[in-house]
Amino acid sequence: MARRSEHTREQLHELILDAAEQLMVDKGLAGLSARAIAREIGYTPGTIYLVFANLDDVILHVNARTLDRLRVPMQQAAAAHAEPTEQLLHVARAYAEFARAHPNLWRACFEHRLPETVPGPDYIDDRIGALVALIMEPLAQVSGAQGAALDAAAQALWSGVHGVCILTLTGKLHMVGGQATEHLTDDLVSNYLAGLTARTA
Amino acid sequence: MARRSEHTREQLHELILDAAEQLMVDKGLAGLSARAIAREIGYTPGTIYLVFANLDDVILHVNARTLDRLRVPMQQAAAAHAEPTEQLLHVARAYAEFARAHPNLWRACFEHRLPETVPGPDYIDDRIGALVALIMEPLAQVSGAQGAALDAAAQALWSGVHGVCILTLTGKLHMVGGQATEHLTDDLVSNYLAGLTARTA
DNA sequence: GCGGTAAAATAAACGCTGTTCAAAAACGCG
DNA sequence: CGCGTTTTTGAACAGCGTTTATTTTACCGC
Repeated sequence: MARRSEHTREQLHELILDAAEQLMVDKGLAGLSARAIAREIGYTPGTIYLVFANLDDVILHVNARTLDRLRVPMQQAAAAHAEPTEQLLHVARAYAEFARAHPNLWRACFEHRLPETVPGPDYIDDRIGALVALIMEPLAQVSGAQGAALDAAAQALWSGVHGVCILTLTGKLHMVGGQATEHLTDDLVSNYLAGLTARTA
Repeated sequence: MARRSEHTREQLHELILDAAEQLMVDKGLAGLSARAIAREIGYTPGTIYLVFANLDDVILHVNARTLDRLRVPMQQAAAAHAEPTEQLLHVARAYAEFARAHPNLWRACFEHRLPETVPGPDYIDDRIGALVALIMEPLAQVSGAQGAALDAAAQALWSGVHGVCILTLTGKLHMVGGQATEHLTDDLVSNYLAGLTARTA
């Protein structure tokens, strides 16, 4: 026991995150445990606590990586179109596609809860802020809004798309004739934007 | 020990659900445990398993009661207005107000996950279906849609409002100038409906 | 009233969890 | 080689969901 420096701290950091991510992909947040991670990387549970404060810390870092990866297709979607309405439609689709392609990782970003007392770390807030920022400019162009009205529109639209993804992916839309996620995001975004322009005009 | 029939099965059933609900209200889903419930009702953990299959079963029954209570203000909101657009706006507000008034109970209805293999019981599906049904008729009147198009609109709108509630209540809308839940639901519903009518006209 | 039986409740156990920390092992250096 | 430092472990603690043999209780026929 006690293999000194078989891996550096940073290598260990990455090993743990990789193993945690794989466990989350395979079995979801519930399938994650310190002992399972340790088993996977060939260390004992105690080692994890030399690199991370606790399991929540591990999960938050996995979530940060997930959010970084989610930003890529969303940015591409925004860059691939000139028309702001098209940008918003495709950003929403990119979000929905990522959520469907990586359901367990995506859900972990939003379902994981820290103890009430502990506030979430800034590096998560910043990353989500960067995602929401992607829709601000096209939304300003479409709606002509700014300031608090633009904030409200961005939050409403963002939340709406998020809600569609949540309920379709977790199967909690207990309805006959369940619709595809992308169909519903298209419906929501296009109608919301149409209403926005109709009412501001 | 073994106090026979100090409570009937049904009384025990209710005792357990009441205690579980109170624990969820106070400490959220995470604060619920068989031992905590048993402590609260003056029995031992094993007793719970004479009345319910497992803890998930208890949680699902608490959720059923929550959904029953949620339906009341939503029905009232629908009945209190004649104009379908007004109905939809107020039903959404009623939903948001309930979520804000009973955050832990409301969240339990949507955040609780059974093991992948186990399907949710029908009595939950039915209750959520009853809620979504409340918006079908006014939405049909507003949009003139029917069939799959109406289903899609109902699911998109419902999910959107749900998403607004989720993100505002859990504080995961990491934005400057965070808007009030009711403000955002109003914004989302009114613009979506405006778009719907503008595009079908 | 009493004995037997069926029902109700418990206590203890199993394997799991996150987390901590004294002790042990491995390395670098003089 | 031995010493000190760093790394890692292993065991422990308290809690978890769940199961089951065992004990206690209540009832019923006599």
